[in-house]
Amino acid sequence: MPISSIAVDLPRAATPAETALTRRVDLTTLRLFVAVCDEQNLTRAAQREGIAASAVSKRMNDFELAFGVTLFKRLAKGMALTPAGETLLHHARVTLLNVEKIAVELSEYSQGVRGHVRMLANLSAIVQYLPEDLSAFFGAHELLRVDLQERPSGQVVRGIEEGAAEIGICSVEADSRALEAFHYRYDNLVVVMRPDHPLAGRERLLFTETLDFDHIGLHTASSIYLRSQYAATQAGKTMRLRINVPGFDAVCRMVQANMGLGLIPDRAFAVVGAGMGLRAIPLRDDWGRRELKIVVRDAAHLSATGRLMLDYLRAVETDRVGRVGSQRG
Amino acid sequence: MPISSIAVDLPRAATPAETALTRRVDLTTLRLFVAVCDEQNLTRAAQREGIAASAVSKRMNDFELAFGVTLFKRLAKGMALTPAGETLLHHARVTLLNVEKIAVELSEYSQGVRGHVRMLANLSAIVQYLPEDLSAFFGAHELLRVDLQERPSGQVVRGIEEGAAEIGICSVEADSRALEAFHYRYDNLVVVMRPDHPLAGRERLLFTETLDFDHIGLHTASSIYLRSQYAATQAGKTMRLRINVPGFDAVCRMVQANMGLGLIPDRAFAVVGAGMGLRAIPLRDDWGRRELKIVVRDAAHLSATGRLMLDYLRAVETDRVGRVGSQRG
DNA sequence: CGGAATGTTGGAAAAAGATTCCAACAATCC
DNA sequence: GGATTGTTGGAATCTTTTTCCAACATTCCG
Repeated sequence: MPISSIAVDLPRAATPAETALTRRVDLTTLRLFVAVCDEQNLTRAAQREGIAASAVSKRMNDFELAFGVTLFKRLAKGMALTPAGETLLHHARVTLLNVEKIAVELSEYSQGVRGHVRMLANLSAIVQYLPEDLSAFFGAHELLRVDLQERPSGQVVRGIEEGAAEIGICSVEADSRALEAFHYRYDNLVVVMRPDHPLAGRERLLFTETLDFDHIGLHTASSIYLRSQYAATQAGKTMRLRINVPGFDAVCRMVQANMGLGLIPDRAFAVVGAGMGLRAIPLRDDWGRRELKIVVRDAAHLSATGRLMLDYLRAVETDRVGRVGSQRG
Repeated sequence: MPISSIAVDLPRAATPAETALTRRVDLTTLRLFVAVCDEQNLTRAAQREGIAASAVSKRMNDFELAFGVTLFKRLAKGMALTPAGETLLHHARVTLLNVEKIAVELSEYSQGVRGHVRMLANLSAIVQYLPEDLSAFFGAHELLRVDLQERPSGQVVRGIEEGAAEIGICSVEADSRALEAFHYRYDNLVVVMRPDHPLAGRERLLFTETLDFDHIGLHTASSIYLRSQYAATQAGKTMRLRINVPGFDAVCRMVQANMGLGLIPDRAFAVVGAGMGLRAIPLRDDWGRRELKIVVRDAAHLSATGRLMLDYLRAVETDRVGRVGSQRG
């Protein structure tokens, strides 16, 4: 059955009638509605919001009338939500959260902040490179703010496409479709092990050489995990996984606890594995040398802050490592 | 450097002053603000919204005054956004989109809809199982609506944790932490054949190995059929189909009648193929052996619609194998 | 059973807030 | 330098919302 035939709410444009209804929503009503839901009691909700109970009652009734729905089952003991009420409650909560974010960010501006940029990045970038890159950026631009969220590479691309953020950082493997892409950093994988491991004496390793030993997997959606599974399959073997753990630090602790080998980026090892007495051996396979890229929807139309950040991130590796930097695509 | 020390906007509670400011935001102002940004011109924006220009001007100025920020650079030729304005524009857009969703969904209720449930699912589930499961669900509950979004398994878990949706479906591999998890589907497909078939001696099979023999297809809308067609195409071959039959039991009878190979879930074989003297060999391809699970935050506190959906999804595999399976496969 | 308690609703008057209209003003265009 | 385009300010008007108080419905409990 084709997916398009499922009777699911696909995002659709509002009809004219619904557009008109949109204007009958207001934030005070939403705030009061949430209060009533929280308190399950109109009177207490009114108290909490510092308003007369009858005003709240009127707002709720007018709203129900305007939309032609019942939000509450008026029970003897307080008010319980109908399904329509539950739906509204969810959307009301996220709407109010958004409004709060507006207030928070604008009051930052009123306190001197000069610009915001929203970013999405994958775990590798956030753990390895962004801490120092961003703090250096903030050193140069104290009055700018960054809103950074972690997502897997594929979701980073999706988020940038949808305009959820201006700048994304993800694996170069992720298909960035119509987005503009720039080189960010190379990312070298190392095999982490205890010094008493049979492989500990090696200078470099092929991944297949590690397949005779137990491995500690990263979380199953991570690109490192997926890529290494694929490499094992290509070699006609399977990884002997003792456990999957969610972060690079957890991998190192598992290695220390003698659970097996770990596979993480070298810079991550430098950050989280330092002082744990472990050995990190570079991988020789070419997929072990990964690349992170920066993606944006349209570099020419970034906000001033976004532009500044993009230029900074594109230059930072060259500055810091002395390696040739950026390219399109 | 620990991530927490990056000078990034971490989500934080609003201060009392910001809470007060929250009340100074209203949707009309936001709507007008977006209009002004779109038109880059206050007068045209006022026209578009059917209101006097001076009213718009006043709202914008009052807003700027209340938050102590400048949103526009008043240029001779229209109005251009400041960084604060850009930030507001982004949040205003998503807020208004949310409000529109409120209007759309509530007006569905006013037209008879009885319940909504928000779901997240990974691609595997959306492609393979949800089409048939949801359309069967809608057959039984015409007046319910589902809001379904696709995300990778890890993000499904995150979304359920954060309350973005009530019910999630993801790979059993994903760590569902504190969420409640229930079995949804086994994806363990077996190749069914007579004991005298050339492949009958094998322990496991790759799907491509079966493509040199005749197949018995399930009905053409079934996910197994679709998925196996897809796999054949990927391998650059086509399936040699002798017949398409409507249910798992019919497949087994055709196999018994020496019509070819069948491809059905192992659990289905256990129920309908038992005692038919057939051989069932597991498929080695990874699309042939996955398990999907259902995750919810707290099954005891689901909405009525969510509860119905959860119960339905939990029961559907068993039902289909034992009962519905014979009709719909 | 009946009165107190709890909680929701309705109406009129008062208060608050938003809109309009018009005039003023500032910066371009030609 | 006058016409044009576009934003802002003020006073009057209009709309919306709130408050206050009373009415009403249920449950609680002696």
